[in-house]
Formats: sequence, C-alpha cells, structure tokens
Amino acid sequence: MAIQQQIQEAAIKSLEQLYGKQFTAKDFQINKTKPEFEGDYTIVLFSLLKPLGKSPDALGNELGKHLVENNATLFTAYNIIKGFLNLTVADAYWLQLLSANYNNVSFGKAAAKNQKVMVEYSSPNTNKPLHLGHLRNNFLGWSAAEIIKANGYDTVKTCIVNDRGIHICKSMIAWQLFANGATPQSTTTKGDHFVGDYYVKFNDEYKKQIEELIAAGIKKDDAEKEAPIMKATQQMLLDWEAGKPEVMELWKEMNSWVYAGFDATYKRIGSNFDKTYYESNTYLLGKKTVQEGLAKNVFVQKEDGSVWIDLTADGLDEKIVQRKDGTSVYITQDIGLAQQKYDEYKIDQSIYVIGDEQNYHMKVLQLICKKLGLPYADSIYHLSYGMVELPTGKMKSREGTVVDADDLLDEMERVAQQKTEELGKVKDFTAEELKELYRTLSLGALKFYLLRVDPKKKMIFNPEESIDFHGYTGPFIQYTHARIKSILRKQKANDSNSIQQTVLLPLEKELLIELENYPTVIVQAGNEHDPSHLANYIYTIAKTFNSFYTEHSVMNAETEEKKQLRLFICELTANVIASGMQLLGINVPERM
RNA sequence: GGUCCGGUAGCUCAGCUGGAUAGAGCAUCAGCCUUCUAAGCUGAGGGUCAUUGGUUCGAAUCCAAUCCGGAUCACCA
Repeated sequence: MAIQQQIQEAAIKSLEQLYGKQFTAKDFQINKTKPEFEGDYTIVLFSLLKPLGKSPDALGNELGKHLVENNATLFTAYNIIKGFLNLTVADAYWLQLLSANYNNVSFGKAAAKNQKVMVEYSSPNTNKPLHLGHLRNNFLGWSAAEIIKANGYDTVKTCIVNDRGIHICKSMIAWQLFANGATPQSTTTKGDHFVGDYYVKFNDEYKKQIEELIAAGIKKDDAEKEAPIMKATQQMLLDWEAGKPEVMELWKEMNSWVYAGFDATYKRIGSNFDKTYYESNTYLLGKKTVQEGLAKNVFVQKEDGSVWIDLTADGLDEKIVQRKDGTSVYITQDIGLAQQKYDEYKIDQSIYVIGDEQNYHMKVLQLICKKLGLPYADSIYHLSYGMVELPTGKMKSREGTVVDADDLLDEMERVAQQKTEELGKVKDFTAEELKELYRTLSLGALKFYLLRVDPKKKMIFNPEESIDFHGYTGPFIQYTHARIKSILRKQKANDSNSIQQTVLLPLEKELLIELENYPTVIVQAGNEHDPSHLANYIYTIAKTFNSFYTEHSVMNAETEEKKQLRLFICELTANVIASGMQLLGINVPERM
C-alpha cells in the first residue's frame, strides 16, 4: 500500500482512538513535506480543527504523539508548524521497500483485473503519408494502452483505416491523369509518399481548373462543382461503390502501396495493432441501428426520407443519421463500428484517441448510443488531444506545410548522430550498434517531447529549432539510465541484509521517497489516460538521481554498507526509469 | 451567436479533487571534470498565475462576469 495511504489510515485510527470520531480520507489531506521543513509527509490539520474543537497546536501534538507511539515502524518523529503536522518516516520503511523491489520488474504494475479495454488510435487516411500530428496520436495511443495494461487491464489496440471515400478517389484520379503508369518501385518512392504526391497534384490541378473556369466567366461556387477533375472524381466514387472492376483494382493497388509505406513507418516508431478495421468494410454498418432507433422513436424520419435525432434538449443540435438517399453518414458508421467492437471483443471500455476537433462529434456519438440504450454507451471515452501547430499556424497538407513524419524521424536521427559523435563516448560501438543507438535516442527525444505535455492542450512545434537533448528531454533520462548501468556493470547489488540498519542521507531518502510513488503515478496516469504524468515523474526521478550521483560516490562510498545501499538504489532507479519509459514507448540504452 | 477547451517567468510547459515563500527546462549570467559517463551538477536573475468580483481560516486551483486565443455547431470524413 502506498505510504501516503498508510499514513492516512494510521491517522484515521489515531483520531478515532483519541477522540472517538470517525473520519475518512476525504476529511483531511496528506502532502509531501516541503523541503524547507523537517519531515517527509505532512498532515494538514485545518479541516479537522472545527469538528474536534481543538487548536492547531493541541491537535498536532496529541495526534503526532499518538501516531509516533503507535506506529513505531512507520514514524520516528513529528513537529508542528502552524496547522501542519510534519511526520518523519522511519528509514527502515524505505530500506524495506528498497530490498523488496529493487529487482522487481513488475514494481508499480497492478494485478490482472480481468477487464478488457480497447484503444483505437492512429487511424490514418490512405491518401497521404503520416505527419507530425499522426505521431502525437500514435505515441499517445500506444502509451495510453500500455499504461492501461500496467493497471491490470487486458488491452486491444486497434486502428480504423480510412481507406475509401472522395479523398481517396482524388489521388486515384490524379494518378490516372499524370502518372503514366509510374509506381513506387519504378520511382523508388516510399508508397505512402508516392500516393500523397498525387493527392497534392489533384489539388494543384483542381485549383488550376477552377481558375480557368472563373476566367471563362463562371461563378466560383459553380466552378468548384464543374471542374472536370472533380466531376471525374465523383464519378469514380460512384464507380467504386458500384464495385466497378478497374476502379477496384486501382484502389486496391494504390492502397497496397500506402500500406507498405505505413508499415515501414509504424515499424520504425514502434506502433502496432492487435486489430485493424477498414472503413471499406465498416462504412455500411449502423444502418440496422437506424431502423432500431426509428422503432424506438429515438430517431425521426423527415418527409424527404432523411433520418434525424433531436439533441437540442441536451444542449446540442439536431443531427442527421441517414441521408435521404438511404446512405449512412459518418456518425452512423461510428455507431455501427462501436457495436462491432463490442460484439467482437466484449470490451469493458472503449477508448478513442482522436483530435479535439472532433470533441463535438464524439459527444454526439456517445449521447446517441445512450439514447439508443446500447450497453456500451457509458464505456466510450474520447481521449482528446490538441493539434500540433507550427509557429506559422496550422499544418495544412494541401498547402504543403505539414511536417512529414518520415522526414522528421530522419532529421532527428541525424541530430542524434551528430551529438553522439561530438561527445565521442561510444567509439567502440559497431555500425549496427550505433544505428540502433541513434534510433533509440531520436525516438526517445521525439516521443518524450510529444508526450510530456498534457494531451488535451495544443502544442507548437518549431521545425527551425531541433528538439533538444538536454534538460527536460528523453535523452536526459536515457543518459541517466546509461550512467546507472555503467556503475552496475562494475558491481551488482547483492547483500540486502547489510543495509537494513543504514542511516539514510537526504538525497538517498529523497530518491527512495520518489521511487515509492511510482505505483501511484501509474494509477493516476491510467485513471486520467494521461502519459504526461508519467513523463513528468520519470524526469523527476532522473533529476534527483543525477543530484545524488554528483553528491555521493557509489563505487567509492564511505563504507561498504553505503556502497551496497547505493547499488540497491541504483538498481531500483534504473528499473523504474526503464519501466516508466517503456510505458511511454521509449527504450533506454545501456550505454550512450 | 450557442457549446466546449485554453490563458502561469522572455520561450516551452508542470502545479488545478483548495494548504506553508508558485516550480522545471530552454535562453541569460557565475561556478564545477587527475575520482562511478559534464547529454551532468550547483547557484543567480527573471512572476499583477489574463482581468474583476465572490466563497473560505486559506484561492493559480472552486464559483460568476469580462477580455484574449482556439475548436466546433455540414445530407464532409
């Protein structure tokens, strides 16, 4: 049990024994003691004063004395400053924690809960390569799933590939018009980039045609509809829906190029999925639900045949769920897919990692599911994240202002290589080991950069300033891990009996107090679906370790006992860093 | 206009289920490598926590209003 919780329970017990009154954890707070005061944890007494009719000093003294006397293994001292009761936790407690967990790779992870959580993330369109925004999504989704797993849930990582629709037809049409049969192979271009280039070509041509039509005296709105390339695209969409063989063949081939490209990028960044859904298979789902909704009078049919739901009573708007021609809209497909996920996996919770531009959409989706009385309605959770923007504003693929994922990864690897060569610490590495190191460091820098901020906040990425390797960064933490491993290669911790009587120095104790908190941080990050808590926490651990490292020598410790103690601290710190970084999807090197 | 989200140091961000003098990193300045990896450590300067009012013993944190920025409110996905 977490120390904070133990203190709270001890205090509740003492308060009952002293005053015969029952309090709960909500009635008073336990905080970490501020560094400028003596003690480790602090009970804030103010909220207890009125119910007990006591002065801060009287309550503090009585409670402090009772706690120390009745929990000799837990507390060694107390002091009171104003309304704050500061408690000093026994060194033996931290030492016991240390010897029990120093080599426990499951430290911080919860027992199996036998519940299943699905995390949908990534969800790309097959008409353009992945960009920086997708990276935030991928890193978030992957990490959120790992954190959920660490909290004892079974997880299913899924991806819904947006592989059909008018935007896909655009790149197909452009390819037909301009490619002269070129392929990724013939041009040695990565498949997703190859197709993306034709998507850009479409827009260039479309714009040109509109201008020409406007020059010929046609109104802008009409020009946009009448441009030949757009008409051809719309026809192609109809042909696709009709299953016209040559269209299907081209569609399959171009998508296969894109998938080859995506696979390479996913492999590179470490994204993986247990189940991939394709919109071309799911876009007809949900129609049955429309009929059921009509039968239940949740939906209403208008005269023209379109089907609607009125959400104005819930502060939202009227929303269409089926067009007058009988085809389903996006939200209807989503209802259908939600049902399919539930049917296939019997999931207890369904998490959607989707940008905050779809907050409204997801709210509507959940509300409709509730009104339909679907059993999984409450299990839907939208893990919403802010857009990644450039200093110049939003990224726009049509305007070519996107930061391409592959380009960025290449650039990060170059920076990692340059910095490593400047420092010259791994000259004995093989070419293969160096390559792996650059990959580890570059991904560590990028993932940490994108995960360390609160997901729901938008963030600005400046391509001019490359991502740092110093300070609050992934490489800083990776470096700390490598430093520890360098010590542990010289000697491993072995004799935990020898350290049980050791008196802890401030930095030793501080590190242990922080390490003890790891399980609590995993729970918090899990409850809030927020990896940034974990990123923050690991950084704090690394920072404290580096202070400790500079202040105290391990191999040349004052005594053999201290050497053993510090070796154990090194082991546990390295384990927590490696474990926590793994939950962020970041590897830590043995050397760098 | 309705709804939702954000506004904390020059910049990027923590802290937000109310608690002690608001914290990090970057940048700036001053120190620290004959000793376990200096991608490090120590210190300094830098704040009207958007504004105003309220609740409270106590507010960056909760409530209300206002200002600023963003998202969204399609028979698009």
